[in-house]
Amino acid sequence: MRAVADLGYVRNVAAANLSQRRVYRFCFVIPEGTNAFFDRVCKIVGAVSPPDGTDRVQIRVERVAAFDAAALAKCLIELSDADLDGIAIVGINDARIDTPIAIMRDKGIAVLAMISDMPESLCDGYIGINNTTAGATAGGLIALSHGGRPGRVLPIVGALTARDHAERIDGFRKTLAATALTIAPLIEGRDRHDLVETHLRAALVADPAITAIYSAGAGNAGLIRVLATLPSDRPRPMVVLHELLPHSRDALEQGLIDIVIDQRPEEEVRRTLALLRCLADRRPLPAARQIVPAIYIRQNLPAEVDPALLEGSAA
Amino acid sequence: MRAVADLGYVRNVAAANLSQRRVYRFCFVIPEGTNAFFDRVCKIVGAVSPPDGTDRVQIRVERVAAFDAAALAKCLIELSDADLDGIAIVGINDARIDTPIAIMRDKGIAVLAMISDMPESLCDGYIGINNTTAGATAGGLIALSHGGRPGRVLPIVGALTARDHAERIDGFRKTLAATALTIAPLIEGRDRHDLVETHLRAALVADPAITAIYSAGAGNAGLIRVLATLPSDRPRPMVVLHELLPHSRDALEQGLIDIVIDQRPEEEVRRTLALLRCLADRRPLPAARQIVPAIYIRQNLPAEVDPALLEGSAA
DNA sequence: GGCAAAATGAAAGACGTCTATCAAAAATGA
DNA sequence: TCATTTTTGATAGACGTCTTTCATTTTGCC
Repeated sequence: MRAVADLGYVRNVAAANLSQRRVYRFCFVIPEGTNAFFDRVCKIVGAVSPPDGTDRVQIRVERVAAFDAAALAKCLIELSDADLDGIAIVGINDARIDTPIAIMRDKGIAVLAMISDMPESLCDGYIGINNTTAGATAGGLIALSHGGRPGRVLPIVGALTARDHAERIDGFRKTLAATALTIAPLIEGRDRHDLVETHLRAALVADPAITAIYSAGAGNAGLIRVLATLPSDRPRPMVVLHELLPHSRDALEQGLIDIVIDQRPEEEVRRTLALLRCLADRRPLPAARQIVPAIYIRQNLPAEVDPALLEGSAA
Repeated sequence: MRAVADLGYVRNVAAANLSQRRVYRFCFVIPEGTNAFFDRVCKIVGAVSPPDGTDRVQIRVERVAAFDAAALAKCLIELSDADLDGIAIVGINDARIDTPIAIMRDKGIAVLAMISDMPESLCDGYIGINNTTAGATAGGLIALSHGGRPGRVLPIVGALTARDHAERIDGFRKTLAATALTIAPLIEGRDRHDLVETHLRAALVADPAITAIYSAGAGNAGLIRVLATLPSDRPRPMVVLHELLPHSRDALEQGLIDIVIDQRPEEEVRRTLALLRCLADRRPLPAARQIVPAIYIRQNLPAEVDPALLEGSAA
């Protein structure tokens, strides 16, 4: 190794791969459930790799019931014999997956956390946004929309026990603390649109002074239903929510909401694949840059994702 | 070719490159002048490729006086004999560069327009943002910050003869037309901070009702100087400007301005290189997705760019 | 010291493509 | 028809690495 360093030798990965007809086998394990965001992630993963295998990358997608650590553990055990080079999983904090992950890594399979982080020692890296920053951004935009005037903001989350939701609310609160805005009692909607709808209706009646809503979690279809049925004789609250999905895009276009903060899953998938390849090649890893979430308003919505457009992005 | 199609044969670029020790030679031709944005672009280009040439990509950067079509033409003529595979130039509309570009393309050198577009037939593609959208985004954010109340917005550009500036103002006007906001007479600052400063001071005195400023061009150091010296006894106008640069970042952090719309030159350079490689390999080009500019506020500023972090991003 | 087992070393072949070389075949001209 | 040029075809070698094979050396043990 010292000679290698002295000579400045760098292994030619292309030649090495050519010599053994290397195929990279990766798997994305993605929660399945009511959350449309993960459907979007699946679509993206399905679209990154040309189906003809030109790029020698084979990607498999497994879906596992959301929040079900036992099912995830079982899936990981099965995958550990599937001759994979690496997997990406959406991190959850549950001791039941520790051993399966350790087994995989012992077998030389790289394990990355995506979207939601895991304890550092458990995996080879994390690709995702900083949720505290995302929440602070939401707070900043809400503050901006009030232009210094007072207001009252209603936060909605799935559950504060979910680390990402808690972090978003944390960043949000810290940002609002420096403003003239007050915060209404938080709603926990369990990421279910029906619960979000019910609780939100009640909250808006109970507290007519609300000037803005920040939804840090999922279940926004319920939120949008409420907004669509608000009386039109007075201005609706300003609304910020997360993830660009069919219903949030529609709501933006219709003017029912004002801002969508998107974690750019395309970028996350792209970087995850790049990292998985680095790990598979035992190449030095690029220093991790944080993914900055995108801010969307009506005017800068990107074109709808045409899966064909993603082809070749794994190259 | 029909046999190729029938058999579904796809050329293995890695093997082909290996066999002939292929080196990709690209050149970025970037304007030189007072504009700090292009210095940033240069830094990014300089940082994408590892200096040891591991990735077989050699990137050269040429700087040419801004707005000087004759100088650009001369540079292109020289480059056409430099054994390049492709170049990226910042598009300008001037017939004097048509022939040099045609010559380059005749020699098999791919020519891409970056940041600013050129007539379609002239080059092999364009990588950059949609400036009409960017202007509309600025307008949308300013409208949002007024929350339905009336206001008066002052637009500043370098010159309306510059296509990108004109497009931004166009998108901006169209968006504001649907709001309660009025537009003050436009300032042309020629992208020079001294002129921007002088004109802006005068405009703010002449029109005390101004509630927001949209700077679509460069020379924002002058704008920021004015903001820093405004009387603090009443709220300053809301400010939106373009490009994340040292002084605009500082101004955001200090609360002198509210929003920066950034065209994400890292992404532009990355995609330009990817396209240049496709063209050099005569591979099918990925369908062009538009680059959506990023919206930055104080809370979601990305970490300062450490050049080392970009290493390997050309892979 | 002698023999088997283990470790080390060297060399050949393969991966998929391109270039260069040379022979064979076809086309050209007298 | 023959000599010459041009076209076509086939083959070898190279690119940088990994794996496999086989020969050689070293080690361990009685």
